[in-house]
Amino acid sequence: MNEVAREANVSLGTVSKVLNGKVTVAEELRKRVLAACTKLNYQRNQIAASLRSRETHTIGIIVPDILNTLYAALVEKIENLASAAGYTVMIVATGENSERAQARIRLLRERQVDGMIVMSSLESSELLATAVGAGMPCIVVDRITEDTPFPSVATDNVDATYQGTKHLLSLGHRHIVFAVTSPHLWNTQERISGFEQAMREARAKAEVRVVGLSVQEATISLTNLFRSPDRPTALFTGNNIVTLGAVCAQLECGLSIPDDMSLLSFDDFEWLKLLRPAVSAVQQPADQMAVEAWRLLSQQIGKRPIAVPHIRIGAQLVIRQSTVACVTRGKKVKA
Amino acid sequence: MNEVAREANVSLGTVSKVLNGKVTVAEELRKRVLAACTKLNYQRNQIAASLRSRETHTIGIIVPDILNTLYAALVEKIENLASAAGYTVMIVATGENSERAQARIRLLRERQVDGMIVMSSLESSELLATAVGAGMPCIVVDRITEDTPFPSVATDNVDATYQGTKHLLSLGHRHIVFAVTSPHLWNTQERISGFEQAMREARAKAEVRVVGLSVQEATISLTNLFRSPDRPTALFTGNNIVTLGAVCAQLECGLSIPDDMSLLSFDDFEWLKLLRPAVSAVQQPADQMAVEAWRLLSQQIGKRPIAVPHIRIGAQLVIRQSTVACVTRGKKVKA
DNA sequence: CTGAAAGCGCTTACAG
DNA sequence: CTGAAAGCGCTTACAG
Repeated sequence: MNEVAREANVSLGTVSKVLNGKVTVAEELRKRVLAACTKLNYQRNQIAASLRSRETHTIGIIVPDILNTLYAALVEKIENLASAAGYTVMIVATGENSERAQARIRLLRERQVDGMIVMSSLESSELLATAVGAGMPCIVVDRITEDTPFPSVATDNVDATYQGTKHLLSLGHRHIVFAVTSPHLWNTQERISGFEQAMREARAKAEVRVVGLSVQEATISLTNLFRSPDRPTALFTGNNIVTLGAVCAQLECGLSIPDDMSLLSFDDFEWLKLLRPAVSAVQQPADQMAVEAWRLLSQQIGKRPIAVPHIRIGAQLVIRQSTVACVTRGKKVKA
Repeated sequence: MNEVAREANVSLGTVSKVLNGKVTVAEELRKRVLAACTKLNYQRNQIAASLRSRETHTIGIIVPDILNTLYAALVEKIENLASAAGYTVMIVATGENSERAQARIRLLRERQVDGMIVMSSLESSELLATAVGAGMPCIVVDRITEDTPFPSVATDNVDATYQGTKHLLSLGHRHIVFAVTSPHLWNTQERISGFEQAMREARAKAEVRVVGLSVQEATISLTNLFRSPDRPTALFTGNNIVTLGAVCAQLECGLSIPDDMSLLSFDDFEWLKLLRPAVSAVQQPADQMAVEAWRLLSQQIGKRPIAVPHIRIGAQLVIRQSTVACVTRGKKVKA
């Protein structure tokens, strides 16, 4: 920048003013500066700018796993929105590990990101609050907690599973298992409660099965379930990981869907409609969640007030081929 | 840091030395500094450190699309490797847009990343070289070019399609279509050439079909192909986008795989083995590619010499249910 | 081994 | 509108 100033015969400050375009600079000088920039092929050092101006135009996204289809979709969309607004995203993957998440969040803080979007869960809200630190704009997405200290965006989980369960009940199913990975997570608890509520209203017994954290574990657990005499007539998965496990397990057992059992997936993704039978799903509104998350974060960064800090978006039930009327003793039960 | 120095009754420089752990500092002072840090809950400002030390411990990854399963797998793995080494990754998505890619690369450069891994393609190698700029460590992955100015990592594309085609030929197929998205990309050209070579050796006519860039376009193009009287007995897709399109198109046409047509996918991913029939695939070595890419980038950042700058890794053919012996006029042809 | 001082490349009040 | 100067929070030769 010094060189540019010399080349254009203006002061350092003027170059800065031209490049930032905030203050008005005489057309004459502007042109000289711009010419000097192209002549010298000047590239601004954003690190120096950030140090002084105290904004990095960088945000951090903290996810458990990029390969999880929900998080991949959210990251993709947020990156688009952020980069359109001139922000660059730093992404960190934490696994389901609270300490890693804390360490990574601290790292992003040291890197002076302007804000964070957190989808990983820490053991407690206080832990999250201290890791993020005071004054750091931060939005929690999906992995909300009961007492989130930050604005949050999530699916209306209770309603989503309630509607999904209602769908299965309307098909005559009474023996439904809801299979989840992390029963301690607040969003899972919400999903369970929506399921239980619908089952209670139908006076049916709500059965929740914890199937482990990975696809492999879920496959094993569900294989056992499918082979047991106590197999339900319908399985409702708690997220896309469990859905994957369920499809694997079903193939392993030679179970026929939907003849032997109906399957409803929480989370929808491209391949679900290409399977045969195509799998019915409760579709989380990933795009809208991303939009809202970015909107809230922008507002926080801009120190604008946030009217509604906790946003819940409705899910959509997509009925395909895997959920059909319940069959008992070889006969279809009327819905 | 100033406050820490005052609290610990040492100089600013000493605090820096303790925190960086490079220079030896008397145990006595070390303890005082560390105590002061925890007492004040000190968080270092990496931006300031970066400005002075000229290293940000940040790398940039440039991908066309995070949702593409190959890039998602590569990003996930590279993020793991980089963060284990103390680096944070900035990720930018460019679509198939050369100008966007250039702009984003410039941005990363202004943000002073220590290195870049580029998976997006620019119109030419020179354009890439100027965007990245002199002295910037940079590794090209997957989207290699004939005259890459940077070290590169990619699948051995020629061999991969050669082996895949051989597999189809060995099943008696003579009428095989290889369907691709971007025939102008060098990696696609390699894949085409492996296909053509195998077909030439078998004295069969090599037919390449360009199906557009998106899954939607591919679906339409392949639906037309499947409905034409000229439908091949086997389809070999050029990447995971085309595979998706092929599965969609097949469902739309009510085409039965593998009875009516065999299907071989370039790129493998979880769902392929869950489809029925499970889809045979040429599996790109994503994990190894990530490892090699990170290794090369580390070497460049560390200014260590690179012995083999262009790395090619063999693909693996995974035979499942979608590729079977060719059927002509209702009879299976002996392989 | 420790400290005082310079400086990384910008932005930003402050005069003029 | 323009420029000179201070300063963002660190690291890094350089003395001592």
